[in-house]
Amino acid sequence: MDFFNSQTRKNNLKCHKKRLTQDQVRLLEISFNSNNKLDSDRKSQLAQELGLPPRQVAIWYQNKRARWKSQSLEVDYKALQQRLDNAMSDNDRLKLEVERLKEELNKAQEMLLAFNTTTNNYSSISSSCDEVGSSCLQLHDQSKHHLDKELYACLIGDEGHFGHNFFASSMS
Amino acid sequence: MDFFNSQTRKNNLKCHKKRLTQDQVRLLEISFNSNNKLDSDRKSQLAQELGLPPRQVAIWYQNKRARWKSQSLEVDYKALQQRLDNAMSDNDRLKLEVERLKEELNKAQEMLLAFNTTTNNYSSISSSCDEVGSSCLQLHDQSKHHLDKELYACLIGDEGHFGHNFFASSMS
DNA sequence: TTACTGGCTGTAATCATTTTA
DNA sequence: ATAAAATGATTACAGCCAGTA
Repeated sequence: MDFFNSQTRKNNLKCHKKRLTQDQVRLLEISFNSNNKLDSDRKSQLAQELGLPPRQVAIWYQNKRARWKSQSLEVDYKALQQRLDNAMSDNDRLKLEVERLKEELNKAQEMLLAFNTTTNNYSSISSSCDEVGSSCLQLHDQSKHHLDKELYACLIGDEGHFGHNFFASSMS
Repeated sequence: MDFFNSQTRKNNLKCHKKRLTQDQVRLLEISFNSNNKLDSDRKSQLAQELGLPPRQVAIWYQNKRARWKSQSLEVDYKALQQRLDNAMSDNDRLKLEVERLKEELNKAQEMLLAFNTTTNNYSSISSSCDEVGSSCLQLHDQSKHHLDKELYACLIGDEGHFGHNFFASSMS
């Protein structure tokens, strides 16, 4: 139709780009899979075997590399997606675990405080656990006189950071 | 050389593929960005404005869509990679948090056991905390008789699952 | 340095198959 | 159901760049 415009009239004489035969493609694929680069020896050899100009073989390799690259990008994309899914479900599990541990720790701390008050003849054991939980930091300063020396040491922990984290954990 | 082989004699006479001018590309890009599809009205109009055959405009759009697709795949890939990085660092933080909480919980449990043995006039308070920590599961069965009823209830927890997890947490 | 070789990217064009109006 | 348009896969080329003889 409009094949004879000023810009395109040159190539309407069909540049039939004949497709390669299946056999040719097959051989090229095999060769490519063993090595996606093409030294000139291999190029000549393949050109011979295929009945194609070496130039065309080189171009085929060129295009194949490009295709292969975008293909592998897609494969990588799917793999990455899988890894992300795994990481996210790990994340969910860990978050639940953290919540559970915080609850348990909270209970343990409440119990400790209860123990402490009872063993020191405090009548305030009935104070709600929630209040105690959120005022643990103060216990560090206010209640230590009432703890057995040995147990206090255990509460504070052997590591320097433990005493800090121990009471702060349920609020972060 | 062998440009006249049966398979390739056709296209060696240069099918000059002229590149479009910058202005032409610019206009095409603008048009494409507003709509990556091309109805025939727009095609004719663009062909007119560009001095190109409508056929070539259509081809440009087709190729552009293909390019755009693989480009956006790469963009998506990077975005996905970013999300994975974030998820993995979240993961690392959560794992540390879990470890920390387990340690604290372990210490709290050891303390509870120590408290329990002392308040029940046991002389075995000197038994090492490490041993106690790793035998918590047994405490559930063996020591419950020595815990105050109230405190035992707290240890076991109000929720059905708590009693189980409480002692198993430091070994999973 | 220069000139050559080969690879890569981007673009154009065609062909075959699928979708759609 | 069918002709046109979209799409996917190929073939081909030009321009740029790096290594190198």
